[in-house]
Order: sequence, then structure tokens, then C-alpha cells
Amino acid sequence: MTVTLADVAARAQVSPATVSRVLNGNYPVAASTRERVLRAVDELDYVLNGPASALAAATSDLVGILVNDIADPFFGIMAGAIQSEIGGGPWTSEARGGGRAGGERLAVVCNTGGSPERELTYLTLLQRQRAAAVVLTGGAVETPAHQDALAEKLGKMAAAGTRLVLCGRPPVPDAVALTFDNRGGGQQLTEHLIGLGHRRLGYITGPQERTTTRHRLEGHRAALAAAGIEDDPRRVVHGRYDRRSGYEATLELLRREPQLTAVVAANDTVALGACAALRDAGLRIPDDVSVAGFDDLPFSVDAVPALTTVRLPLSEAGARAGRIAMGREEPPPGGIATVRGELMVRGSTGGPRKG
Amino acid sequence: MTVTLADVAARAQVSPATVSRVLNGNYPVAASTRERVLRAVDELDYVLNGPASALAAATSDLVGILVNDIADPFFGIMAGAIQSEIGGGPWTSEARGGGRAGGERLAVVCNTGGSPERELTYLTLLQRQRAAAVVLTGGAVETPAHQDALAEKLGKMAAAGTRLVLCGRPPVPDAVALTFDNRGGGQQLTEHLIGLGHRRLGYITGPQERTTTRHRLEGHRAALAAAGIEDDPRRVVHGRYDRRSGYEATLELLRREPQLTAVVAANDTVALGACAALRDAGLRIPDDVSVAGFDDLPFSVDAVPALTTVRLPLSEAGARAGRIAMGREEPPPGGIATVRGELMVRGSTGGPRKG
DNA sequence: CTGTTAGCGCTTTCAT
DNA sequence: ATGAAAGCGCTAACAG
Repeated sequence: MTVTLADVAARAQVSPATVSRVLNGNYPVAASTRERVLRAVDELDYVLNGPASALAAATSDLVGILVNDIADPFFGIMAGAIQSEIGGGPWTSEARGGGRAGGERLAVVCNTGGSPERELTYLTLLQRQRAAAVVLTGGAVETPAHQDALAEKLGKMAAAGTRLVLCGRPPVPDAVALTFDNRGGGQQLTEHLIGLGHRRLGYITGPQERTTTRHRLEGHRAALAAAGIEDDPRRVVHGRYDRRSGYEATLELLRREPQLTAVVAANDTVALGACAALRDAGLRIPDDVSVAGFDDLPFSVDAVPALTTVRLPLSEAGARAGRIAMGREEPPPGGIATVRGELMVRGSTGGPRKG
Repeated sequence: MTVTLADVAARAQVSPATVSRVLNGNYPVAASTRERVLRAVDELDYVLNGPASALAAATSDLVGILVNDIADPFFGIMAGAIQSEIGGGPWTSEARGGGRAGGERLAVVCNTGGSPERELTYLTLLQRQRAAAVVLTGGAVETPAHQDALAEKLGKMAAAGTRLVLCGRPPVPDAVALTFDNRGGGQQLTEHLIGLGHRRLGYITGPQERTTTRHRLEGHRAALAAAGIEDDPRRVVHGRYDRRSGYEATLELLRREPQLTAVVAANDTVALGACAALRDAGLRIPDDVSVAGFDDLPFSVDAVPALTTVRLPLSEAGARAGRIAMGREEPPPGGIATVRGELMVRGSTGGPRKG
């Protein structure tokens, strides 16, 4: 019923081996032969059998991308950039027939929802598929048990030849890491606020036990310490990386200390929720309270007032991770590179109100 | 080097077939035997070979999801909902060993960037992988050549047993379709504006030749016609589905007709750009000009003023598409269901200014 | 309930 | 430059 490589071979009057070589373009084949084969492929409307090919070659065209939340542009932007780099490549031009889908890699985007278990599950699934490479994005969960399990799993995958790249994650053995300087960014942001004269700053964190959350908060605290401002635990509320969390946490912060003059949010989405809460509480931004975010997602510049934040080069970092995963770019020296953010000062921050 | 099913069989002192049956849980196996097998799997740290399994069974665990832009939450939300439904399922509970990744389907999210060619390429790739199902999201491109090519490709995939579901797309043969009522939503929105007293409305479209773009615009025009308002082509500017397009198109609209009292955007992202342009032009929203979007993405409620828009149940529709793709929910009668939007009236629309 | 026997469709030495 | 042949690791009849 379905057309196989053997059918193509028969039609082109060559051996299956030759057809395979034409399709893979990894071996010299006479131009005339190749043409004959390609014609047969077309006429028969042949489509390569991926699983069979992967089985025989012991490697597949799949590249895994792990994200915490696919509905969040933070991850969507990185995933898109990674994906754009895994297609194309050395084999891109001609080569690989079977329905004019030349040498493309297929991105398998896995939505972990931030769950360590799902992260492991997806890695196993990817391992099953003999994925050529896997890019892990976003912060890591710091539970020791999970870290061990993850390290073990990654070690096995690396040993099996899967290329591993971390994008926006702290380094782990066996993988190339492109780390975001969350600590430095968080520090810059708070320094900016302190420079404006703020002394009573509230902070809304992301989910607990994630490196991203911890590092951004550490940066914030470092800035406070450097300015000699007491680090009052009541000024920190723990939340999630969503709008609602920002809204509720802001209300809580205000309840605890109505005199707050600035709110620093774990990311832009949270900051948006914070803005909404402040407005609903009748407070003006930045006249009464300044607000700052993190990431500089596309919508942040359109907030009113536009959000002061730390811009992370998500797209560039994702593209680079993708190229490294495909072996098209050299990994950074030592396998680790730190990607810095850039402070974007906009309308949502200003001097503190008097009183 | 790598552990195979045969190794597990040897260790558990059973035949490979039995191991396969335990792993797939699709055939009765004595409890004691199963346990022995599972133990061997664990001890050997065995990981199923996906490609080999797919080859032998002539079907894989992969489910394709085609999106126009993975960085756009419109698609991210649908993709996330689809994905959440394709894991789990009848086989979910126990079954399928090989590293505790029981019976999961892997979502292959393909980012077409709105390109018809890439759409076809990805379908071929998915066909190669013998994907169990494919969900196509977002509007279709209406070029006749592409439509034919797509129909042909989908026909072949359907014939090969791949389940096809469209989510937010107009119906095509061989596939179950969950269509958004873009025309009705567009009409409601413009009716709302007309009801407020607006007579000079600008419209910013999405990309040309896409069904979503056309339908929303048709709804807009139907509302104008019903109210006896002339459909001045100068009041329609064609753009893309992004913020910048909304910004520029709005400026162009204002240049053409400074007396405009309302701007209807193809979607929320475009509307955000429109708001920015209006503000930069020194116009107040909605006092001077009303603005309306479409989709009701999460950030829309946080716009200032909050955006009037048409809410599309993206998450629900995606989840349903996912279940249908997995055969866990009956397709709608006739294979087609229309999903309606809901008008969300918020602060960005109000009565027109005098003069 | 379990074992035996054939392949699934492709890639890859090894010849020629 | 091309062909022949031997699997890759698993599933699915078919027996028993």
C-alpha cells in the first residue's frame, strides 16, 4: 500500500542503497543516477519513513525544546528562535528528498508547566525518540532530589550522544549553558529605584525554588544591602509568574505597608498585575508608586505608563542555543556563557512621593 | 551498549513479546510476570526505542501542532491546551514502562510563521514521522494553489490514518473542524461601536489572504452596511498581526481622516499598537478615539484603558481539539463545529467626541 | 497467559 | 559509483 524505498529503487532501476544515498546526500552519487532517483521519488510520491530511518541510523531528526509555559511569550520567543535555527543548516540546500522537506529538524516543544516530574518525563520521552538534541529553557527547580534526578538523566542522554543546551538556566554538567544574568539584572533595577530616592520597596517573587526567582531576588537584596536599606521580610511576597499573582501580591504588600513607594516584580507579567492592583487601589504610577518588571516582553513598552524593566535578549539567546544544539556554532569557552540584561528605564518608575 | 528489550526479556526470563506486552499494557499478562518484567526494566534502566516501536507498529506517539507564531499567546494558549489533552488518556494510568513515561504522546509544535510553504513542509515532516494526529491552528491562507496542495496533503495523511483536527480554521475535507466565528465576532464589535454613535470607523486588518483576516473584516462591513454607513476603502488599512503594524496603520488612518472616532483592530496585539499611536498623537482613549481589539488575550484586560474586544475561548477550543485528535471525544456532528466569541465591552470604547 | 517467528523500512559495511 | 546483505529494536500474528 504505502510506497517504500524499495519501490523507488525498482522504479529508478537502482538498488535501495543508492536511493538512500541520494536522499541523504551524504555519499557520492552520479548526477544522472540521482536525477533518475529523484524523478522516481516524485512520480511515486514517496515519503521517507522517519521511524525506520531513525531506527537504522540510530538517531532522529527530532530536537526537543523544554519550556515552562508555552502560552507565555517569554518561552514562546525563545522557542521560536530555537526552532528557526534548527531547520536549515549544512544539509539544508539540496539533499534529503522524500517530499521536498529537505534536511529539516522537527522541534518537539514540551510544556512542563514548571513541574519537575513532567520535565523528567519529557526527557525520557525525548530519550525514547533518540532526539538529536535537547534545549532546556527557563529556570531550574532547585529541589535536591530533582536536581540529582535531572543530572543523572542528562548525563545518560549526553552519553547516548544527545546534544544538550541550556538556555536561561544555570549550568549543569554535560550541557552547554547560556545563562541569563538574573542576579545582575535584579540588582541594576533596584539600584535604579534606589537612585531615584526610593527607600521602601516591595518585591513580588516568582515561584519558589526556582533559580530564576532566587537570583532576581538576590540581586534586589544586594542592591538594598549596598544602599544600607534594611531587608524587611514583610516587603517580599511570594507568587507565581502570572498576572493574577502580581495583582494579589500587590494588594497584600499595600496592606502590610501602605507607605510603599515602589514595587519590583519578578517579571513583566507580574508587573502588569501589580499596575492593575495599584490603579484599582487609586494609586497613580509612578507618582504614588513606581513599578518595575523584568524581561521586557513585547507588551511591556505598551503598558501605560510604559514599564521600566530589564531587557533579556531572548530571541538572540534562543537562536544561539539552537545553533549550538545543531553543532553549527562553537559552544562558549568552558561551555558556559552569561547573557546580560539591559536596564530599560521607562515611565513606570519615577521619584518617590513625599510623605 | 544500549539496553534493548531482549536484554530485559533475558533478565526477567520471559520472551521479548511478553516484555512488549507489559510495556504496552494492551494485552493480558500475569501479575507476577509483569512485576518481574518491570523490575528488570528498572534494574537495567531500560528505555524503549521509540523509532523501532513506531516502525513495527506503523504508528508513533507524536502529535503535530501547527501554529503561525509560537511567540504569540494566541497560539501558545491553544497549543498548551491541546498538549495538556494529548498526554494522559485511556492508557495513562499504568502501562508503558521504559522510564516511567507512561503512554504519553509527544507534541511536536511546528512554527510556520504564516508561510504556506512551511506549513506544507511541516506536514510532510509529520507524515514522515507517522504522526498519530495533527492539529492545525489559526487561519488558513487562501491562495488557490496552496489550498489545493494542502487539501491533497491532508487527504493523503488522512488516508494513512493520521487524525486531523482544525482549530480556529475553516473546514476542509478529511478533517474535523472547530471554527471560530470571526465574522460574527467582527460584526458584533462594530455594531457595538455604531450603537455608541460612531460613524467614522477605521479598520486595521491582519495579513492578506488569510481567512481570519477576511472573516473579521466581513463582519465589520456587514455591521456598517446594516447601519447604512458607507464602506469607504480609505478607512481600511492592511497590516500584520503585530503591534508595530497597529501603530503604523493607525497613524496612516489618522493621516487619511483626522476625524476618525474609532479604530477597530484585527486583534488585540494590533489594538495595543493602535493605542500607542493614538497616545503619541495626543489623542485620548476613548474620549477622542475608541479602540477595539479581538481575541481577548490575557494582557488585554490590563491595557489602559482596558480593551474592548471579542473573547475567543482559545483554551477550551484547544482542549477540545486535543481530545478529538486523541479519539477521546466524539467529533461534532458533520465534523464541523462553530465556536462563538463573546463581546467584552471595556474602557477603550465610548461615545464619539462631538465635532 | 506466554513463546516463536517474521517482518516493519531503512542504513550501512563490505564487496565489486 | 553502485549493489548485496545484514541487521537496527520492536510488534504482531500465530501457535500452544
